[in-house]
Amino acid sequence: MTTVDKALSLLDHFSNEQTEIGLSAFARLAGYDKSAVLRMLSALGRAGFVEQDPQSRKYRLGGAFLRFARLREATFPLIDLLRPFAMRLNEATSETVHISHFAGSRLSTILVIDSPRTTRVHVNRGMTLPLNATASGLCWLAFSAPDVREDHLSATQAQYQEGTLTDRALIEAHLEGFQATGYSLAERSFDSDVTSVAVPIFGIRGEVLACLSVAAVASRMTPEIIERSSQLAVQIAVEATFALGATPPSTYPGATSRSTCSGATRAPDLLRRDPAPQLP
Amino acid sequence: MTTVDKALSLLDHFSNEQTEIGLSAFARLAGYDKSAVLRMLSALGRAGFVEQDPQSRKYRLGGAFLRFARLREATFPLIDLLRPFAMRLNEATSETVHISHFAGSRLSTILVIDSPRTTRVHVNRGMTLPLNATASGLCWLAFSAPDVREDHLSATQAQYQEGTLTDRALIEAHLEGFQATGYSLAERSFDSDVTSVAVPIFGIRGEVLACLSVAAVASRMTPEIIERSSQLAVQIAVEATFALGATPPSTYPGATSRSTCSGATRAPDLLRRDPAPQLP
DNA sequence: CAAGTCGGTTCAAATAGTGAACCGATGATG
DNA sequence: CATCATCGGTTCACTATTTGAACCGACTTG
Repeated sequence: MTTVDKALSLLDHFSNEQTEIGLSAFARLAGYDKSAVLRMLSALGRAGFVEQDPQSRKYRLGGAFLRFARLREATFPLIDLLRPFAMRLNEATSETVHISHFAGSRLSTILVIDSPRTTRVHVNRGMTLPLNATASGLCWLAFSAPDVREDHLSATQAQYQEGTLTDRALIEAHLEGFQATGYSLAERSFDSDVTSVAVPIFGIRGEVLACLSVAAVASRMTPEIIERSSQLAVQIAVEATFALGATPPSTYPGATSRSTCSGATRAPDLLRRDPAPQLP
Repeated sequence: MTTVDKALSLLDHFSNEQTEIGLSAFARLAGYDKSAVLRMLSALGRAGFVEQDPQSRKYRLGGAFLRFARLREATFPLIDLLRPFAMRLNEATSETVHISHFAGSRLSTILVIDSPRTTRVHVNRGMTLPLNATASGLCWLAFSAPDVREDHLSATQAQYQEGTLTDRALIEAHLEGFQATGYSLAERSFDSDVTSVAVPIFGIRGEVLACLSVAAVASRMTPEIIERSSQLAVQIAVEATFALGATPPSTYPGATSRSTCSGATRAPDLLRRDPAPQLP
């Protein structure tokens, strides 16, 4: 583990619950020496990745992220590209649809389209999703490479509801089922009133780039509706994967036809787009 | 300069013009050894700050920025907080108003409100602004601490138009004028058809946190209009500074009254806001 | 006012970073 | 089609950076 790894890992301790962290608390959280943490935070601060409240002397995330996020979306407009697919699924199901994205060891929602119904699931954009308790998390685990999966399965799993999967063997059994059907299912396992299904959108390296998920009030999600919406979701996710210039792995159940699709599978202008999309 | 500094400085080589960079090009740009750059990029990659195109093997900014930018705006909702001030200035002047923010050694626009007129200045959100050629950049230089200013004045200044300030002594002369009046002015110096004025919004440490700027078609900007709109801009910027819980330095010309303002100068809920704003 | 925190500093010891040389692959050039 | 240059990436002796226990002064608390 390089020094840079350690420094960047410090940033992972910020969350919606913990937006400001003092030096000593940081050293304790990260398990590094105080002087080392100070040096790393100083470097992060010089680059604008953290800043310090002059009163409390605590550290918080810095302003540089605004610029880089914008530049990233200009480079690789993932959200813009996936939005129409999420909207289609939202229109077809009339349920809340969200897309989550795995980066920097966290799965977090990057796009939410609310259900039009009066009772609906609300998902906060930017929320970090637990891998063992949400359909998206389980989807990510199920379709990621074994070694990547292993890293996260070996950690202890938090329990949110009675039905949350916490036992490793049990999780793995479910994952195998999801691999066979092409979608994951989480019934009342993160929120007691929510059932959701999720499907993987693959990136160019064959990794799970994002998860497309339908989250509904649990009482509405009958087996038939689960079946119907997940079938549609699989189909849309495969299309989204192609739209990204990638192809689903041959093992993916949804990857039926279109394997004959030759030529320009690569979205030609994906990596070169000028006007930055709707970032702040 | 620590290793972390070097690693983070690599990210500064990405821009709207250069969204993907190969290993060797990176080493040349940054002036570090190839093997060192590779190690740093690997660390950045592990944290999701860069990712590699599997075809070209070039590196681009990673997806982790989406998450952190969102978290940052949840922690410190700068854009949301400043928007109403920019809108007021936009309504009063009917010209394009933008706010730029300095972080990680770049000044970039974070908020743009277009002029309603048929001929108007268009500013891309996220654009990096040259310090010597734009009103915002000159404003930032004029009201930043001398040592910070020094770092940027000692670099060579690019020329964009005939009237772009490139001579150091000339720039410094202008900065002194701006310090006296409280606002900066750039006439046809970045774009040949644009004249703009900018005023500083100060942060809690007394630093220039952001610049508020009016950009207009040059032919419309008569001396009287420049005078009127800059006066208003100064007033609004001072209010915005107070809204951020900060106070303008006593040397700032706009800091006339309100020095009696005691008590809750600090925006009480600034640092604790839940729902993430309109980031993607 | 003593004991515990805090953020930050110091410096010898330990560890990590460095860079020239090298590798195989790829692509342009005569 | 052989040559040369460049690409991304690896290796390893040398060296510079990172580390962490001890320490500091400033607050806070019982």
